[in-house]
Amino acid sequence: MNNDARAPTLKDVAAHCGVSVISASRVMRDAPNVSKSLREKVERSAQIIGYKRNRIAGALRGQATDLIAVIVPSMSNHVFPNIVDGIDDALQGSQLRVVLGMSKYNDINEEAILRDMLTWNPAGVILSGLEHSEKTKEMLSYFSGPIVEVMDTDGESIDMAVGISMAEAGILIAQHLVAKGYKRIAYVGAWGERPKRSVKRRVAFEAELIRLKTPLVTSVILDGESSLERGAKGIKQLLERGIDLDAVFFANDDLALGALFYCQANDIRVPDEIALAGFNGIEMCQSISPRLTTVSTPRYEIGRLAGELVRKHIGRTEIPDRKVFPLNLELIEGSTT
Amino acid sequence: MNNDARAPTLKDVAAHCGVSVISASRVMRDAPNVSKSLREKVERSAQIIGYKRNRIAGALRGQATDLIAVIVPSMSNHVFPNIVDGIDDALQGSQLRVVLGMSKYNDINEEAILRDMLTWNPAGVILSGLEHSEKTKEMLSYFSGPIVEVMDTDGESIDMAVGISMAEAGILIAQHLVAKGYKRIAYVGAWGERPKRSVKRRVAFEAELIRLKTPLVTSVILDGESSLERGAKGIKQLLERGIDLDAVFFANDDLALGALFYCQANDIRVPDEIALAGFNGIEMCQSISPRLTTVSTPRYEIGRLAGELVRKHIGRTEIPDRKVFPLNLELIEGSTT
DNA sequence: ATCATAATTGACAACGATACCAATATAGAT
DNA sequence: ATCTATATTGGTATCGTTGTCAATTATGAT
Repeated sequence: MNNDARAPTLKDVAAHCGVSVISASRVMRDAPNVSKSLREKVERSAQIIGYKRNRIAGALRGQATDLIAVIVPSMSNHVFPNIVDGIDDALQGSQLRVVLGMSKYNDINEEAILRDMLTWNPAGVILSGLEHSEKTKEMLSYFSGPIVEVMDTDGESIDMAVGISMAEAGILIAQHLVAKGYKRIAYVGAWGERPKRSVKRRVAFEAELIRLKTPLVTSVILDGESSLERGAKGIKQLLERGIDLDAVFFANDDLALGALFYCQANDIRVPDEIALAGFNGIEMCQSISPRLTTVSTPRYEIGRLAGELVRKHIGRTEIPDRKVFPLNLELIEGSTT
Repeated sequence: MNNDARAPTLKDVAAHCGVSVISASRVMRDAPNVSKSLREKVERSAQIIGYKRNRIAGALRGQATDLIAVIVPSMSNHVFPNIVDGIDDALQGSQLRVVLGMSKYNDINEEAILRDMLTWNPAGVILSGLEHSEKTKEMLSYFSGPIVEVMDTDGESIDMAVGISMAEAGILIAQHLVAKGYKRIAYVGAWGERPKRSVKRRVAFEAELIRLKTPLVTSVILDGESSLERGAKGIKQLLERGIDLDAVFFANDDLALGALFYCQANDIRVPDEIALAGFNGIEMCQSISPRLTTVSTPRYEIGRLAGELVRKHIGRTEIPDRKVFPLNLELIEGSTT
């Protein structure tokens, strides 16, 4: 609030204790080759005159910042907050900081945010998904720090990728439903199938169903972002078509839960009349009854590993050779299938 | 990845089109008093040689950055992701960017993160809650940009505060429960009552119950972060005490929903045997059946307003006189009371 | 055509920290 | 005591941009 005069600089600290500016600098950033007495002197002076580091200046000279640009589609869902939590935890104890941007599931927004963030000379970049605009890819090809794409490992990564195989997820659910004896299977997606990775999941799901001689009967792709309400709408639309169905796979748990609640409210027995399966494994799935069958995705771990990879690359310690890190999926069998 | 030679600077742009560096600078940052021809020349050159602004350098000279330091407790809950979404939306179209830190509900972490973030000379600061360490307050007293504390408006704010009255929330629920005829009321909290604002809510709740001649019968404060599971544990503990109860107020919806599911699984009729009420109004409350009675908090709007305030202060346009902005709470009457 | 005013452009010096290299002090070996 | 190797300190230039003020050019009024 009050900001009388200007903030003290290294020069002031140095003058205060009669050493050179560069020595003060070394103390402040824990550089090697500093005697104990010098360190104490400088630290005391800094303390007294209330010196605060100015990273901007340091970054200009040193060329690199301690900022990690993280671009996710949105925070208002169950996936990305967990990823961001994981990233931040992995960065704990380092000087690295997350600079966050939200693309609203739009490649052009992503591009604009990235362009802006690159002007800060970040030390690393974390994006979501493997699909980006051409411009985005071009900008990143000139970027010299580590780049991690999170969530999806089915495809070409720019640098590193940490996530899960969307195809595997689709296959897992397909196999589960068929093994359980369901024969008339439908699919419900949302948001015009954004992001792209949900398409990969659906396509693999459909292909596996065909392989298992139980082809998909029908599907609904809703408009707008996934929500419980939209899941209810999805199952309603599906049932109103009058097609004989015995199981539905939803693009995510929010949709599936919404459908489950719809069924409960309308006395449609799950799974006797219709079986429901979701995707993500959010906490809610396990707590409600009946428990929802779903594929759980290690969201926090994805973020955590992404953060660790960035950190290791920046520290240049034990840089792994691998570029793609698919983490394990787990089918959680509830009572809705 | 490849970063051959160094990135082109303003000097390179200027040299390329034969103007002075400062003129190129003016074009790049849309400064006034630039002729159309100059603008075109410079923009074309910048385009050709692939010039990218270096905000670090600009920030060093200009003293202020376009970074907004945002410190929240955690992303893995239903409150803060919405707030961050709101902040980011409010900042859309400006150059301002969110730099995120997570305190894990710990004042000392908050202090350390803030100390680190201030070295980046942010243009504004957004914190959660009104309770901070002394050091934190001291650091902020020297900070010259806007400071917004989000979530809670019951108390002294450092600069501005946007949120809700925790006391009002407690009172609303107390009045509702009493009006509904409940007489033997209990409370369940978690996380050792972190953050502090949950205490304010509980205290106001208890005080109002006393005023209404229906004092709180008992309460349980659980360890660890709120979750569905812990809510189930809470109601279980409460019921096992064998005390006669007819309603329970939970510190948040996660706990309340967990309790609801526990009751459903154990054939405890809600609200006949016991009524349940939560706090926050997460989407799930309205979709399950029975719908959960709760107080809905305008989380996105809080973030949005906080972002707008910061933006206005930085732009020095229409700075509002008000310092505290309590937003409206809404009691959502479900079927669990 | 002349002058006053406004619009446009440029020169220079910062902003604060750190990389690089040189100078000095200290310790250890003989 | 002398010399070498090492640890510690200091001086200077520089990172890329922009604020300030001065110089130049265009515009309009008389």
